[in-house]
Amino acid sequence: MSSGARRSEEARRAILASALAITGELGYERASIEAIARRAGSGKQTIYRWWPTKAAVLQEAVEDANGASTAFPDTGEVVGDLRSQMHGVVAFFVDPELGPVFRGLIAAAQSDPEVADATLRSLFGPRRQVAINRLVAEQQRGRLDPQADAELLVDLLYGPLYYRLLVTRGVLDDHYVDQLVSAVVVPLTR
Amino acid sequence: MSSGARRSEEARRAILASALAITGELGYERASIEAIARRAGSGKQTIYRWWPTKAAVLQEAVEDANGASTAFPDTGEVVGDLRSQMHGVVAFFVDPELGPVFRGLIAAAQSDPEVADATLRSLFGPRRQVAINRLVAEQQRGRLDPQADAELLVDLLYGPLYYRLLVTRGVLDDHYVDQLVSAVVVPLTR
Amino acid sequence: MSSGARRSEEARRAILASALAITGELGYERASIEAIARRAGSGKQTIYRWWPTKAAVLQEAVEDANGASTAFPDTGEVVGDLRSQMHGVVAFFVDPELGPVFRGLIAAAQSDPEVADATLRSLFGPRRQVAINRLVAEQQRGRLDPQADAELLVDLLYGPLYYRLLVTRGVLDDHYVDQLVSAVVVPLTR
Amino acid sequence: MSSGARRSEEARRAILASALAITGELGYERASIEAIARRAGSGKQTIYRWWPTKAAVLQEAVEDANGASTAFPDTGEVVGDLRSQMHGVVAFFVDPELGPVFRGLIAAAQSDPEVADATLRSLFGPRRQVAINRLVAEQQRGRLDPQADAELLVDLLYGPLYYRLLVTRGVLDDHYVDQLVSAVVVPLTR
DNA sequence: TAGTAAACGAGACGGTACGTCTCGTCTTCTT
DNA sequence: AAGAAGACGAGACGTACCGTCTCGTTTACTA
Repeated sequence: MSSGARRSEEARRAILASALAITGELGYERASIEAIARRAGSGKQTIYRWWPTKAAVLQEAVEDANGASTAFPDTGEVVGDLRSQMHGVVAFFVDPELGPVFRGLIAAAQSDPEVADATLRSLFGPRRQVAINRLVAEQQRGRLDPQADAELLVDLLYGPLYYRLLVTRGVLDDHYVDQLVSAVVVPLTR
Repeated sequence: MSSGARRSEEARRAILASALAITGELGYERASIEAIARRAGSGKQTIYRWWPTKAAVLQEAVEDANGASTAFPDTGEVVGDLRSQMHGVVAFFVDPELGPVFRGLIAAAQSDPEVADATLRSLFGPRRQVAINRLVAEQQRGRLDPQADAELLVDLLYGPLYYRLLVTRGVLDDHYVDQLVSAVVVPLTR
Repeated sequence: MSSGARRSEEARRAILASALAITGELGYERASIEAIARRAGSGKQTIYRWWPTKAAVLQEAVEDANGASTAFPDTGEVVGDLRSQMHGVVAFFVDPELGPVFRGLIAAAQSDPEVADATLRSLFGPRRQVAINRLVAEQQRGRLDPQADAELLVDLLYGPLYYRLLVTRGVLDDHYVDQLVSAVVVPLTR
Repeated sequence: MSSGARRSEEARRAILASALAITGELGYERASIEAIARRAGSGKQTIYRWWPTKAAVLQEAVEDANGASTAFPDTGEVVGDLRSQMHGVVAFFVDPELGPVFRGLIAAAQSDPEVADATLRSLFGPRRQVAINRLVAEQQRGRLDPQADAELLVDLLYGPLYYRLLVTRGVLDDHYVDQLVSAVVVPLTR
């Protein structure tokens, strides 16, 4: 039924790799589509054909580099599991290639609602949602105070992470995560 | 000794007003210096003479529009005072002219360390610091659990605000602030 | 016995018709190979397989549309015969579909020597040559001044036609042809 | 009353020189505005600010290189004066830099009526007109057959020149001009 | 009351990147 | 094998802004 040349997986991979590398080196703003195409050895049109914006390229690059990261570990021990997931998030935030991409995508989202929707839907929302789900499940199992508002708890856990990443540029490490979890979740466990 | 014309206060005001208006209408990204100068009826050089970047113009515009906002109310009742200050922060975040400017400045800070330093120093840092100071003072007065880490507490209060502003675009209102304060600070008061 | 598909006469005809139509409508420059293929319902490769350039396509289209036009009428009366041939040339020049093609081919020839050679060889040269031949024959029969330079005479007859077509865009009709012939050839006849 | 920076004569000259050089080397078609700007060391916008099209740049370059050429010599001897003017025209046609420009402008005129109008008005028309004027004056002085149509005579003189330049690419030199003048004008002088 | 020097509006300049278009080639599937 | 379809690398198109640099003009201090 269909016919014609198919999308080149080779070109796709070269473009995503180039986009990540240039954003890591020069930052999101200075990573122009021209430069990404140049380094990838591709034509600009090949980028515009498959992605609407630079943000979309980088979002796909992150998803490719980080496929299964939405998984939430379940050892039966919620505090440890939360710490594990958040350690993973922090690892991405401080990754020298992915960190600038995350920060750039959030920056772009401030001026472009489509970027905001897309990144929230595919990058930031799912991680948040699995955490919420796990906390609710924990409440149903009677191991977490049922009075607590799970969404608020997750805001209290993730909010400070993004706050440090984007605003205060304070230390972001596993110890900080452990402090957060200890302050927010531990008092509510049974 | 010196002579010649002095800086025109009229031009300065026209430029700051134009910058705020255009950023409110078109967003931070599309608010070019050309457009700001055009609307202000000024030459581009007049902007470049007095400000190094678009971010610096907007930062000054915000400070002008919002001079005394660093003040932290002190009624002797810390929970209420915290709520008051945070209500003020939320009011700026949701202001139709200032909100986009805050978000734009944080976005610009992700690609430009000078913007990051300047905005943190003059806009975001001071509000954070007065809150920390007040919490420490409250601990010294014995009205707040002395074990608590005041910096962490402030992260728990402000982090979720920025998280909603920049990432999840969830509801940002006084009720949410009250929830935060109730969950984070109230359990530690004596 | 033979194997493989043969050249599709159907595709060839669709391409030549599309090329003529688009050149007539949009002019030579805007008649891109992409557009010709699109309108013909053919693939671009089918054009590139059989013709080296857009000019070659159009040249073949003109030849197809105008096969036997090199014929020079011979009624024994040279002045009338010249007029007849030149009326035919003018008819092509002012044809709404072929005129733009002629002008476009001459335009393309200015930047591409291969187009210049090919069009001169197959389109413009032969008409010129039969006229020269006839004039020489006429001299040999003693009906035309043998001192006259036949090539120069043909330049004097055709030059003004192309000059009006390409440069001055003055009136090009049978009356003008008759004036030319009367001024150039008639005084030399016996 | 007026204000602002003035047009840079230096940039203008660099652009015109670059345009002539590149057209001479690569031909009209391949002389892109990007390449002209690159070689001139100017920005593209500086070209687009002052000229609507590549053709307009080259037309001005020709006029600059060839300011007073519309002058028609008047020694009182019309045949010699015609030869002089036409020798000048031929000199431009065969100039290695200007020749390709003339041919390119005429080529562009075939697809763009504005180019056709502009070049006819400023480059090709005036030369034609002074020749017509001179022939008419000569008729009024009684030194040229008053029956002759001056416009037709000029077509007979110039037409073959353009015909050779654009179509047959035959020899274009002073001798050919002299033949033309001898065949067309001399028989009509008194 | 001049003279003078800096700030002003205006806008041209050399650049970079934008997103689109077409080129001529290459690849895939269909006939 | 030839064709329709269409992706690919390449690169020019014309536009928007960048930050710098003249231009006259206006303003306000100095002599």
